Amino acid sequence: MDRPYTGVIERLKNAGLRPTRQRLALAKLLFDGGDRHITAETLHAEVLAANVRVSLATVYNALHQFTRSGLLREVVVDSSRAYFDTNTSGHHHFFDEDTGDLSDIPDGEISVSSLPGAPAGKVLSGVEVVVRVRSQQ
Amino acid sequence: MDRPYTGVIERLKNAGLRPTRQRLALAKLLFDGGDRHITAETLHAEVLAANVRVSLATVYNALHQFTRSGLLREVVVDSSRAYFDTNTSGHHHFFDEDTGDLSDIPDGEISVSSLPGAPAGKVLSGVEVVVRVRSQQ
DNA sequence: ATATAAATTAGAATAACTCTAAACTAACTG
DNA sequence: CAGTTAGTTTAGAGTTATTCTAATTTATAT
Repeated sequence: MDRPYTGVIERLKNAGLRPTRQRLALAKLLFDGGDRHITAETLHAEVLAANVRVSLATVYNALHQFTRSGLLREVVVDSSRAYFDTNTSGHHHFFDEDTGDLSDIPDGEISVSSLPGAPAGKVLSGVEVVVRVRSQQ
Repeated sequence: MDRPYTGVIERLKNAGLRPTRQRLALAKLLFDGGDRHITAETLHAEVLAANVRVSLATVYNALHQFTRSGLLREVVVDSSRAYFDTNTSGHHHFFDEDTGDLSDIPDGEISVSSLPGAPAGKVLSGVEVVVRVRSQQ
């Protein structure tokens, strides 16, 4: 394509974010492929591998801004590291405790029934199912 | 009771752990009451408040040992802090993102149907549902 | 009582972020 | 376009939760 960034530029503008060199590179890696699960470190490594100099602080900033504006979703599966998912629609995950691999549970293979109401004075903000698996034994 | 530690001593011995002064104090706080949700910091504060000098490293060690031997369960709800639950039977949680409060979803108020099989070569190790709520608006 | 293996500890180290203040740049204005 | 400004990036310092290390202490077996 002649203008490989147009889609991503639009996406950032719609989110109210300036399409800077850094955000463009990150957004391209994140959104120009299928659904992805990443951490700050893996995304930083990828963007450097693509020869765009971006600081780790900017990766963190971008991940949070993208999440705030709904382009990403955070998935909490590990108490020592934050994972982000480019698929922001409601779905659930397998998490391999040995490898750290996060993957989608295909739609329809799981369902949560009879959701409880939020406790008094609270507002529901999300429901996450994590199916933990292990590689060995 | 005359021997307030007998129960807890047995519990530790059954888990293959020496009933040391520190582990006894921690186990008493954890198991001599109803179900509890704690973090290393909160448990450390409690044990010091009970006037037993225990280092934070020992609290971390004990939490992991207790978890390994099935006396505790880790609940992953926050990517920056580990929570532990004294109720090790299968149940799910509310997590208040504003206050950090973790609470049980009463049994029967939620259920996960049609569990997916683990991906090839993997073994299922747990299923966790976290219902996130917020305090404000 | 002793020996020994296990447990505890202070303090250093690490990992994953977050913050700060200075330098840079996108985008608006005339 | 040149100037202005507000938003963005960054290096490096700071923070927080947790783990590690090596020395000391303690529980238990003998």
